[in-house]
Amino acid sequence: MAPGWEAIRAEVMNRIRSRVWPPGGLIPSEETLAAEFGCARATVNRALTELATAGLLERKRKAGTRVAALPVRKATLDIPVIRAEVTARGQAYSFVLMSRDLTAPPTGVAARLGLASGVPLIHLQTLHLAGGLPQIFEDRWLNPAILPQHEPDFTAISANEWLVANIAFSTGDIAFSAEAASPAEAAALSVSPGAALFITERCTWSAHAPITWVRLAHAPGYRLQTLL
Amino acid sequence: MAPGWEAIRAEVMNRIRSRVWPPGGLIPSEETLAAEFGCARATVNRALTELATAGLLERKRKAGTRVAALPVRKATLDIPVIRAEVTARGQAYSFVLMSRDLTAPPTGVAARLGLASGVPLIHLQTLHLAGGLPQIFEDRWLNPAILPQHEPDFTAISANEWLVANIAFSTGDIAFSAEAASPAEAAALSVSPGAALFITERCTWSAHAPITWVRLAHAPGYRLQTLL
DNA sequence: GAGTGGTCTAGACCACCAA
DNA sequence: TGGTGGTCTAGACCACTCC
Repeated sequence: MAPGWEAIRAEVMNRIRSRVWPPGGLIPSEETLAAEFGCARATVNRALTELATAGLLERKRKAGTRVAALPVRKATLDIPVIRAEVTARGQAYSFVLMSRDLTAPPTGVAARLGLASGVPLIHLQTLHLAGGLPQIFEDRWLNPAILPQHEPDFTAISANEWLVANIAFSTGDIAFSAEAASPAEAAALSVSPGAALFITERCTWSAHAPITWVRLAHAPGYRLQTLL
Repeated sequence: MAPGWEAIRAEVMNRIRSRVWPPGGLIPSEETLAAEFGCARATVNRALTELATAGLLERKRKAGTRVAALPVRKATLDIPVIRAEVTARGQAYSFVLMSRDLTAPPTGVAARLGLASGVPLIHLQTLHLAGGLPQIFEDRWLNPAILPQHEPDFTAISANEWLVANIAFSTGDIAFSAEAASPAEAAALSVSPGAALFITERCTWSAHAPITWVRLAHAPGYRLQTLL
């Protein structure tokens, strides 16, 4: 008699697909639906909340719930640690720290981190290898203020893994793009300059202090893949 | 006295970050936490369920709740309809259907869709423009079996929008990569051949029939961005 | 002001599964 | 088999926002 919230979600999806509730249209209130389905309002709420999170419904207090006119598909990407990504493919992982400096970053990087330009940051350039072949060229700027007094040995543990293990839980943003390989990137990755590279750019902050800005240039052939 | 579920989520995140609850470690049961926080178990459940969905916790009946050993960052991408993406930037959207054929797709495409090679599909090539400038070159293979008897006029409505409006609720996958512009893509997008292009490749199915395979080549400068 | 969604409660039953 | 998470209920209060 009383369907579960997943059954209600399925039924609502059916009514949207079959145009019983057309795009942009108002659907009955939670209370009405609860009466129709013979369940508690909280159960209807659980189903509708999930559909709203998925982008199929738009909900507003007092205004009610509408079917999204243009349903925005949402895809969830997993951003694994590089080592895990490589070993999951059955390849041996290694990395080489190519350079370490303490210097002021380009103004663009400083701006993205919310720092005044001129503040020196630790600049690390690292090459990640899979099965001995260059896989990712990493260009990272790291806020020295978040490091312990004795700086970790980034030739022994990659900055990424040290951060994951020691500075967990940051907010930030991530962007993906395609760019032509710069001479430095081309040399590091053993490709010709101008080759199309997949670029991942990440920027992370802890509570109030910026942590790191990092740009990963992936060797040709890289694909970022997920279920829709 | 009784914190909301978001406050509980924040507190749990703090305990994970501060290693009060170390990676891989078991955390107290919902009942215990509810008593500690002075709220109902359902409220704790709401918070923990969300953190599990986000990949920070792993929950199993009887076994309890553990802090994820390797916190896999998850990023949620919005995949908007192209028109919405362009108009959201305040630019005028238009598109041009450059070609339409009924022919057998390359074996790679047929395989991805789970079709025998040799089955003819509708092949559409479309150029999407923003403010009159080429933005995306779309190469699409469409299963004619899912179309109504009278094929929609894809010069009037883009295939993407027709599908969203008429074949809702499909599953599928999506992949992103960087590739050098082919001569055809270079000509359509007004870039030099070999330029680095951001590629989106999507494959969708309805209940049992394949729907479409589509490859979008984005003009240089495109960035796919999201919060982490 | 009134209707709607957002959240919380105290309790309950069930499904799962490690011990 | 007992402990744990997953879900549901009936009711309640609040926050928002449209009218």
